[in-house]
Amino acid sequence: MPDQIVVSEFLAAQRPRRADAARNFDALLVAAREAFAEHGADASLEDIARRAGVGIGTLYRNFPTRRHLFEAVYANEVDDLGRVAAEVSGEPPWQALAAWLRRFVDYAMTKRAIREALEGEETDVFLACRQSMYDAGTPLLLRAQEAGEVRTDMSIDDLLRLVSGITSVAFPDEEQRDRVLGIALDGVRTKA
Amino acid sequence: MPDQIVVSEFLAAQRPRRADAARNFDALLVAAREAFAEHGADASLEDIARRAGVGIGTLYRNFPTRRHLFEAVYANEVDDLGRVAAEVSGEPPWQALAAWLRRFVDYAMTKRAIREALEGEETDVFLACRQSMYDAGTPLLLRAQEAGEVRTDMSIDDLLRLVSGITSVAFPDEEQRDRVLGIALDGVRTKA
DNA sequence: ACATTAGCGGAGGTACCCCTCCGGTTCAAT
DNA sequence: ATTGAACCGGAGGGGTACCTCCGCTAATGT
Repeated sequence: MPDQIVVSEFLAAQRPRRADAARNFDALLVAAREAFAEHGADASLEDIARRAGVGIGTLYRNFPTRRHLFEAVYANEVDDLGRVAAEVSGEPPWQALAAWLRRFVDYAMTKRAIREALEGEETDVFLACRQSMYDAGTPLLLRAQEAGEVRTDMSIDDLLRLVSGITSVAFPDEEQRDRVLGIALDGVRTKA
Repeated sequence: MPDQIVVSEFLAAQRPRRADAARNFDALLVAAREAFAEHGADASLEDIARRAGVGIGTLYRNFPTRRHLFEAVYANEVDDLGRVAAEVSGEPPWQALAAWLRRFVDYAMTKRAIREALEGEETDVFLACRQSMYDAGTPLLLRAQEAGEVRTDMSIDDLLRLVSGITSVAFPDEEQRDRVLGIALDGVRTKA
């Protein structure tokens, strides 16, 4: 929980103080999330500016580099994941973990972003975000393992990569995605 | 087994008859496989021609469209999968299925290609290839299910999407990928 | 050996994208 | 209301990719 706040604070510090500038900043983040979700990490920046109803110059002023923009969007998503982890932490061990993972799968943008972030270069922001994700998930995993509900021969890293795989595959319908996720999670649980 | 032959015959029919032309055709396929593996389905065609040591015109003569080229490479991979299915069919039900799936994961090129093929538009060639993949895997799955080793509430489609997810995620080392695949496959097996 | 013709390669037109730069506009503080 | 600073938009230069077209090269069959 402490780390996520750092991430969003980092983002908030970037946000311009003037009203119109702040509006544009937000619009850019929204447009970028959409575009990245659709076309992956190399969506057209000019297209993003267009979607945001903003000149290309404004985009570059706020985010000097494609990576700056991508990282900003990514940080936002990761932040949400941390919040969800806190929300579900009241539930029983296995339910909490499963609920968190299901939310993990739901993030539309994150689908591509997380995959590409897990592979790609190791910027410090990416590392921080990944760490933040791990920090959010680790307690949930540990608790489920201590309760004897999850096999102990796997790490949070294994778990997230497994789930992010399912996340990044296209499914005809979400019902099937959920079924397949359930099957994978059965592999994660200890045999009865 | 019958379908895969159709696929490769389809490909063989495209292959030019003159010696130099056939060489170029093959070089293009090899270069394309590499390029697609590296950069995904929208690798640069000019780069592919360069890698193959061939003019861009030659590429376009053999493959009028990016999709033609992509489909050709893809068909090749799928073809191999069918062959592997035949190879492993002698082993015990579960081992055969698991071995086939592990080979499925190994195809470097296929990693990106299969993912993008599963989502993307439904060309008839893609449909044929997918069908061919299903035809190769279905007997293995059915046999394992009849032997009581695999849960019966999942289809070959579920299975391939699950595995192709793991396929499309980056892992620091192949050992981890194999471990995670093993966990997923544990979810596929019936509980002892 | 030679004619025929399939096949070759790359120049070049078009389109898009990246990113910089700066004249004009709008905010906010007085 | 005024004014200075912050901010805006998009024109434009450089790059790359796509794809067509056609003069040249070399494989094939006799």
